[in-house]
Amino acid sequence: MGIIRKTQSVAVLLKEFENKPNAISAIELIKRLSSKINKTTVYRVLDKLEDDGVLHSFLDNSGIKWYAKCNGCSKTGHIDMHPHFQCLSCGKVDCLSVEVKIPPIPNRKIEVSQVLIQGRCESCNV
Amino acid sequence: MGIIRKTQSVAVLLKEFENKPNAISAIELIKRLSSKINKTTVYRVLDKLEDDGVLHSFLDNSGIKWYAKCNGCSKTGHIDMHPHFQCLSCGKVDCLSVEVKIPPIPNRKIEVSQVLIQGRCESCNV
DNA sequence: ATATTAATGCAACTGAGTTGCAAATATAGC
DNA sequence: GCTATATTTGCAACTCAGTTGCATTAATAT
Repeated sequence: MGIIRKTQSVAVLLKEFENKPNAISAIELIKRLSSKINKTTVYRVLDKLEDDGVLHSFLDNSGIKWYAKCNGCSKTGHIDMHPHFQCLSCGKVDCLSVEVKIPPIPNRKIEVSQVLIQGRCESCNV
Repeated sequence: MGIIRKTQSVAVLLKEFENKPNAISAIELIKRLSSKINKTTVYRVLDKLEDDGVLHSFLDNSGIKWYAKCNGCSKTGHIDMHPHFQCLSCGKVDCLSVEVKIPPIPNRKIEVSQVLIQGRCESCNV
């Protein structure tokens, strides 16, 4: 079940993703918005925005959840299969626009796949 | 710091991975061995076996940790970049021997990358 | 056989994420 | 605009995988 009502919380959360290409962790959003929105609500709204195809989410190497704006995701399913890049130096996470080809696996039906790449980002790789 | 002494716990844990190609979750190991080894010890031994390049680990989509025997991993780093496959029907997780090509990313230095593929395994895909 | 040092068990903790429920607030119907 | 109804929210308490501190136990070196 996605977003039904246009509430304050939804507006505030959407604003965080406005004009920001990076992914943001749930934890970070909770910290940032702690004076405005309760953490339970942050999780719930993120969940709904994901259902609606506005955001997509993924876990990083330490098991924490990141959200980023969708590009071409639809309500019926997240169709984009872009990898995510996490900088091991500054911690920044973003969506890469390259495509990673998953080879067909004999006898298995692939439904979802996730690629997390870690290394040093443009700013830290100097 | 890896394994220094050949203890009972190490032997018991290694036995679990003997002749088993599948990955096993830390949780599952703790359950299976609860009468023999304390959970803290399970985590610590797994950690050390990973340091030694005997096992490698990865997180699944729900953030739980899986371990599998290494093939060609060395003490100086895990060199294999095989994807992991998790069956959404029976829950089984295993290492795939196919290679996933990560394209070079402009200006970024790739250090690690992880690919988790989810779907239906050979047994469940009928 | 003993001293030394690593490994273990236990209990208590951490921290991201979840749940139940009562209070607040958005929307639909008038 | 006002009210009824259903969704959202906040709060506190909880879950659960994984971690930490510390005293005890068990490998290894001498």
